[in-house]
Amino acid sequence: MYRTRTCGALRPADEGLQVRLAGWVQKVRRMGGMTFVDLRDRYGITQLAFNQEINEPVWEQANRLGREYVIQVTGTVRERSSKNMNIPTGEIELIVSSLNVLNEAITPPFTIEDETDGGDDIRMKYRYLDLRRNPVRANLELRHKMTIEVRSYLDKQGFLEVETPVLVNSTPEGARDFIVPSRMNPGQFYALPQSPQTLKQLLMVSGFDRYFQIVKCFRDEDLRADRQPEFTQIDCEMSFVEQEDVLELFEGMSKHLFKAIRGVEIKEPFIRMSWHDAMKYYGSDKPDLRFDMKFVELADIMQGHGFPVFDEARYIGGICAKGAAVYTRKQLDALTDFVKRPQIGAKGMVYARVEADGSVKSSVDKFYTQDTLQKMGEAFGAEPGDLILILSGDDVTKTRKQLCELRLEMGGQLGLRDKNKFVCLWVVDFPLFEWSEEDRRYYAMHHPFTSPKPEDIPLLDSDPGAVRANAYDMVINGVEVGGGSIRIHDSALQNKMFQLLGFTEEEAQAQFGFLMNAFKFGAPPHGGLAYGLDRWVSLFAGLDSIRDCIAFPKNNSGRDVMLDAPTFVAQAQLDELKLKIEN
RNA sequence: GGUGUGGUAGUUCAGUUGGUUAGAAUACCUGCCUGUCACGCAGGGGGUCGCGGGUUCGAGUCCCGUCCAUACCGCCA
Repeated sequence: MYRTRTCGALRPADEGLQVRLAGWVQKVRRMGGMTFVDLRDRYGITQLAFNQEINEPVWEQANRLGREYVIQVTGTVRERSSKNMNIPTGEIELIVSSLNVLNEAITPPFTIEDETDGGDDIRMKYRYLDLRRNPVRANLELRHKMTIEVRSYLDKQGFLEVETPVLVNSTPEGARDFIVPSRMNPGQFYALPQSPQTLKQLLMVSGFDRYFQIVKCFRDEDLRADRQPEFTQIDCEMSFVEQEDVLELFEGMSKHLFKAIRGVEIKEPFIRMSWHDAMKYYGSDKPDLRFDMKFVELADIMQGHGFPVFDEARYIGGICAKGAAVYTRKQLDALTDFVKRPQIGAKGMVYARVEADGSVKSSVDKFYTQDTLQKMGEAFGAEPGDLILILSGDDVTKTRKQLCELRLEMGGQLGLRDKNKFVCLWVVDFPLFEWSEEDRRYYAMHHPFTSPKPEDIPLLDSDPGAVRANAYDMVINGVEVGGGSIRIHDSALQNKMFQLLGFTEEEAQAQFGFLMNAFKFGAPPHGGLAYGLDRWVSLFAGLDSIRDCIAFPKNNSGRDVMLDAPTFVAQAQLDELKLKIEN
């Protein structure tokens, strides 16, 4: 037997016990005639004590150990004379009677400690060493606990986990596909699923009225801190449900996860907000509602007073930052620079302070009377000590987006984006279509299988842009953690959708014929949603990037720097696939 | 595809106006040390300053190109 206990298990009550431990050498402290070794495994650290006077040969062995050596020791548990109350096993140590080096180790390129000296790059290259560190290991443990909780919760609700294929076919809508050449069908390709969307709908047709799957999905798009080319969804679908049924069930599951994983009890129902209001008041379809700072539109008050920038703008809107009137000119200039960065692209920023006496002092005082500025302040409900920040522009959507960035920045600066506070909401009533100016056509905002609201169906022909969908996103702290919709289950309506999206009948049949044919064989009304597991875990763990909760993530360019993937393949492999690489 | 930031010791970083032999911390190695737990003390080794070109008497430093990393924009139904 390699070990009888783990390195996190022993306590003073075990005094006198003979045990065998195995693990990695965290640290060797040589004091002269005495040597201490911290032995680490994933359960903790146990101090090993070696004394020259008591057992010289073993003491000599211990002095030759290096960092990350894998060793096995046998010894007796003893209460320490000087205790370390910073670690759980700090009251005991092991008096080692025999030591066996199972494997030596070269010096790791960074320290295997909670606060490592290694940067991201080197840690990713040696990810297997990075994973030895407590914080990274804890993230994977949290992820494990999440999936266990999800499976048990959904199982209790009667959901069935069904696996769907990874080799499917490419679809034109949505993200770029990863494609896989087929050797047995030269010139033809599989695609990896962006989500098991159509397959789970077919499972509904098959009568599996409650399905889920914890499943990898693939999208060949550029990466971000919260976006990986392969990521994990908790994918769910239900039959004989309306939107309200889906929201209720998954709100329940979310609350359960908060309780089980974070110990947070969320009693009140999730906030519901229409997509329209989210855009109007927060400039985003995933607003962070941990703080207020709602947009106030100012065109009525501020236009027609001779300030050309505002008079010519299509949209004037602002936010009110409570207590931020103390901001210095330097800080305000920095904020102006922030919104003028090319990524945000505002032309400038107008600000106004509410002074202690209630008067409003702005950067555009020469264009406005105090009376008008007072009216503006009232529109925000501003009080003495508050700071008002205003952006304007020609493009309503773009200016709102800029104001959204400014709002988030201010929320951050004022410490209102607390990682231990969670505000959950459902964004509902998404538009069914999104107009693409570039392609001069409508695209499905969610996906082409999303059903329109029944009362909006008449608008499909007259005003497609106004049609609302039975679609919903779950948003927590400004992160889209899940989304879904009630699907179309009628082949005629589905046909109409494809038509509106610019598919010819032949194209629709070729791409999605399997689905529309299936619907002719008795498709139940159905709908569902998919959660982003990686985002949930990073939210619960308070991470800045989902990479930190993925064992072996890809870097910014989609490379696995540890495996050095992707790679070129042998010519023979290409030949077999009838593929030719051009320079 | 675009914008910003960065690339100097194993690692994390500093490096002034272009000027002698490129530094610090940590890690590593050697010696001393019997209660350490960020041990301590003394000593030591360790660099193609991402790569290529240019300006200059002289480039880690200035210029051009390029590669890599990273955050964001585009993109992500």
